[in-house]
Amino acid sequence: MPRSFLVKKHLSNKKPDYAVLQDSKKYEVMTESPSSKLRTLHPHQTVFPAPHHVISAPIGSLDSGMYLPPQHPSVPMDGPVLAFTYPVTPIALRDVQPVLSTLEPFQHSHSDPDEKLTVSQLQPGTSGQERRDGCLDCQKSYFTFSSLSKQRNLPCEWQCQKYFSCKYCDKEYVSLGALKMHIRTHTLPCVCKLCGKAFSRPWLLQGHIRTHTGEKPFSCPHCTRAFADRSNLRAHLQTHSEIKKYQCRSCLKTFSRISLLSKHEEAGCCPMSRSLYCQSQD
DNA sequence: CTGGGGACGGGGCCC
DNA sequence: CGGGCCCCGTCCCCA
Repeated sequence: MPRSFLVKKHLSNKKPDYAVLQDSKKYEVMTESPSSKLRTLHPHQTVFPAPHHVISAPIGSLDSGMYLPPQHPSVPMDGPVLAFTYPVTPIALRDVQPVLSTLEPFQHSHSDPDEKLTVSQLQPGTSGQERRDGCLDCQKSYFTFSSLSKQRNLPCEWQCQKYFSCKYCDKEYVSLGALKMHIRTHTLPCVCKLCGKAFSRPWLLQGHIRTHTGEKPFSCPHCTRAFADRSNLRAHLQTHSEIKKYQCRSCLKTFSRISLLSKHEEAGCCPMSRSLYCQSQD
């Protein structure tokens, strides 16, 4: 599966208003009622806001903020889900643990596997009290999410793995570096001095600058053409290849690029079926 | 409608 | 952990 197919596009096919996004309050601790932010992602999956008094931490050198997971990929879609929705901090659950340990125990309830955790079932104990009777059924209390999740039989990854979400969109990453890289696509820190166009990464800016300078460092070995972009050279090389990678399942016509095949399909040759994808071995 | 070029996006990998 | 680069892709435009 091509990686880019996994990338969500902006529905409007337009870039978000980064100025507005940047100007928003990034890291404040939410204090509104948890129920006001409750939202449903799945018939059996509900995302809950962070306990409003629990977590706050400086972002440090991050480009922008992120928050704890709205959902975790290792959590079965039909299973119970415990998550946060607020742009709080880049803290994984195991990092939350010591923070929570200084706060209050969490309660849980015994319930059917399909039953969703609710705010009332996951609520902090009475402030300042050494409560050990957090569980509504077994009277156990849990000072950490880890302990609570073990009691709830949540997946190990959910208990242990770092997990970061972009505050600008729905994307989630298991590494902070990956998230910071992604956030650059929102903040666009690399600006062309010649035209002011902004890019997410320096090498994208370099490629753009070639459009100003006319530099074309990527030459075709089969003809005299040269390109400023390696990907464009690769696409060009397909024009020299006798083997077209993309074949229409209906008429067996072959194309050098999948975009051409897509156009062919959209034109009405075989609209009801995806065509063969003949991956070359070169 | 097709073929191809130009510009660019984004995740992963490597150092 | 960050930067550079690679790979795979899309979108737009034009002949």
